[in-house]
Amino acid sequence: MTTAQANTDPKPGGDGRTVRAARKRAQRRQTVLDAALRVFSEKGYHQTRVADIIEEASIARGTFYLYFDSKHAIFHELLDMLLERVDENVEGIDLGPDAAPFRDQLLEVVKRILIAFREDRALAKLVLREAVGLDEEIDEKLNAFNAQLHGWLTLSLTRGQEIGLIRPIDPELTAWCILGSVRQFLQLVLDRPDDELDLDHLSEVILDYNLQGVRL
Amino acid sequence: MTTAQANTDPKPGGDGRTVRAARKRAQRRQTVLDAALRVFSEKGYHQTRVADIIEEASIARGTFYLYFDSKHAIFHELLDMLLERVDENVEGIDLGPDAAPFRDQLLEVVKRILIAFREDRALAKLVLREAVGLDEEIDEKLNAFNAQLHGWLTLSLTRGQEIGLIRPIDPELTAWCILGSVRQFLQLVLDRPDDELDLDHLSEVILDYNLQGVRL
Amino acid sequence: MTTAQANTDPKPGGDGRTVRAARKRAQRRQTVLDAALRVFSEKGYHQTRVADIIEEASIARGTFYLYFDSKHAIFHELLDMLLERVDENVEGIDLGPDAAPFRDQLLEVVKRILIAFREDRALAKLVLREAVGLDEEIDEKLNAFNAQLHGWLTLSLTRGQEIGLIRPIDPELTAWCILGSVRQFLQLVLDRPDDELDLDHLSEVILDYNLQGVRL
Amino acid sequence: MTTAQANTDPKPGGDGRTVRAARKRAQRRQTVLDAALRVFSEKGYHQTRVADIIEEASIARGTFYLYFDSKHAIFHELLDMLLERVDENVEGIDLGPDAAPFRDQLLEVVKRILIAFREDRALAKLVLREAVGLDEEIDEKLNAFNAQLHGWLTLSLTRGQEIGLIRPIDPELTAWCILGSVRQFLQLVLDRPDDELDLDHLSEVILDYNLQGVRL
DNA sequence: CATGAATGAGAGTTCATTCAT
DNA sequence: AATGAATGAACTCTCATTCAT
Repeated sequence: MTTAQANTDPKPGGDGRTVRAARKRAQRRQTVLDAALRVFSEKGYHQTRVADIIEEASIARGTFYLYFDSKHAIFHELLDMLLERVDENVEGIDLGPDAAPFRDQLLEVVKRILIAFREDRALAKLVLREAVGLDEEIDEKLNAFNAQLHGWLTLSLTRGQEIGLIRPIDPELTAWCILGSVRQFLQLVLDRPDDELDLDHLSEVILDYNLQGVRL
Repeated sequence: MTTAQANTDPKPGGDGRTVRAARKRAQRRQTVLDAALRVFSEKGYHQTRVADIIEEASIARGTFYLYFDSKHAIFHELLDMLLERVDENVEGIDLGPDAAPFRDQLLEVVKRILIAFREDRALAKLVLREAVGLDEEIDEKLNAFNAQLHGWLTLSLTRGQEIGLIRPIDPELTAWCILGSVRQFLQLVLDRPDDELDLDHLSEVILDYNLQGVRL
Repeated sequence: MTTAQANTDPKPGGDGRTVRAARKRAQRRQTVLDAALRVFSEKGYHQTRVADIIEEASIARGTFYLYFDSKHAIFHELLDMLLERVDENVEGIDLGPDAAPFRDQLLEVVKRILIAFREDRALAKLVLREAVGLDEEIDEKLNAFNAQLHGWLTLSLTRGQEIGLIRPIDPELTAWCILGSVRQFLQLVLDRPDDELDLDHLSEVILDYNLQGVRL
Repeated sequence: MTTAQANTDPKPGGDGRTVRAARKRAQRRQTVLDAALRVFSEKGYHQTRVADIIEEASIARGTFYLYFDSKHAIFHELLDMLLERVDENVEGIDLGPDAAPFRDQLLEVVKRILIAFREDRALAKLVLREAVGLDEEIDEKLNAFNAQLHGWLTLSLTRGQEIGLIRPIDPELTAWCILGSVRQFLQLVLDRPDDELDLDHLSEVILDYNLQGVRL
């Protein structure tokens, strides 16, 4: 296999021409990525032909393979994009002992997850619907991603228990419950026509529900 | 195309021969369905070739199309099987005012959902992983199925509020939360090697968590 | 890769139908082989498209892959056919001490090589022109094949020296010379329009030349 | 298509600048030819991509087409180079009645053929392996080339007969035999790792064998 | 009813060549 | 003159489905 390097970085030693070329190249790459995201999220991975992507991106067949090794590869890249984005959002939360009040922290985690997905419905659809069951590598990525979110929630709950705000419930299982709620909400959102939803409010609802339970 | 009727019913005018033939026919059908379920749940829909199914079922290529219209059709039928089964389980719950105590009712709903899936991991995998994003018809079926479960949970919560056991929380959103928790747990279960899990206990945990919340 | 078994043997347990089917299958296989041989020898390996073969054989695209794993594979099989045929012809020669007179033996070796190629010009063209430089596996096959012929010639020459009919010349090098002559003649024959050539006579000429040298 | 002139000659009206440019141009051409020869002889014509050549020559894609019309064209040019070189070597032999002794003349022809090939194994590999069966034009060139060598050998043999040194053998057929021997030896040499072979000695062997025959 | 050989549309990918910069 | 991104025709191979036996 000739490795069509998915290289975005401009080569070093850049005179003006090289830099400009590299920028144009990166732009083109992004154009294709965007186009691919659109068709993938609309038709699904298997229903999408490379022909669909290149048509959407208005490029020639060969050009596609200039920027990506395969249909498989561009999908992986799109997937990585979202997962990374969510990671970045969640990473920033300070869970130290002197940080913000516990409830606010937990709220922050949930909210950021929702925000990361709302920013791009198409990418979210990719993660929640199209990437499921595609291949083992993807499954592992998704599992790792879920595990990451689960980890943050678990940590938050544990901290909450340490400072006496959370009752002696299994933090792990509970974290999965919360995550499940969030994912279910995301699916709902995806199926709704508009993003008229106030995710801030939704986060509140989820958290309130999770913290209070439903019992009177 | 509907030439190959997926007909299980014995033809009318049943002398013994016809009846026996019909029974054999039904058995054969079931054999193929079982085989298809095995390979679908193991390899996923797209990775499964008709060749895999007929090999697993030990039938000839043509025979497959004698019983099912297409690869697509047999998958739909399998999907219907599970959804129906869950429906049956959930349908039976008495939510009338004089029925069992509220908490037990809700517990019953959750437990039956879990049980329905546990009975056949393969079918569950189909619903939760392979059926996602296959085509619009399937998506609608899954949505309808989820809506059904959601409906029962909502109803239970509403009843609970009527008899003063549930605080004034939005029953619909809360029902989605519970359903999300359940689905997340199912996914966990699927990824674990054994069904050593005690679903009775799990149901308790989920419900307890949902009812109590996590707050001390 | 799904191994499309290049199976010619009828499956065991043959009732009449199975046997007949197997025979038909073998016939079809042969039809495709013949067609492939024609186009390969006419247009060369690389200029031949699978489309050419299936057109020549009057079969569908898929049918080709029912009988052969790839374009590569069918070429290998054709190549093996000729090499085996030559092997068979040459193998039968008795080089024992009490065998036929030496000159007749050597003549026999040369003649049989020529005959094996004459029997099918197309196959010969394959070996001498198209198979060269295709891939390493093929190159090894051809080298082994040449080595085989060379071995027989060397053995004959050695025997000739033992019984005092051959002067003390290096048998190995000389065998290569003879083989080179033969191959050159074969190439000539291939380039000529007709097989009007009397290979018996040609063998005589080659051998006479090789034995006598050109010096007066 | 002949747009990209494979022009080596400096343009007329040569001031210093033009001459210098032309020289540089010729050098560049040669660089590419050398690179192409290396990869062609190593990987074979079909396994060689234009990408391989330009990488080996360290030039840009477009530059290649500035100097050569096509991959096809550069191969033809390389082929011509060797054939011309052999021609030059062989042309110089004086076959006149007052020339060197006959045996020496014949030896000279053979030796020069070998030398021409030894000078560049890569070129030899091209002629003997890669050029075979590529296209009709090439085949004709190779045939013409062989015919040329054959002609010289035939002429030498005829002269030899005229001066009573060669027995009344068919000069044409015999010339093919000799040529075949030589080609076989060349092939052997190519397959050996080193050019440790003493071609002078080899020429002697071939000729001695051809002149003497093998008979005691 | 059962079979499995035959079908052919359609997929992803390659690579020699062009052309705007 | 030199570049290298862009092109798109052409390739091999797959696999759901059909149909003669």
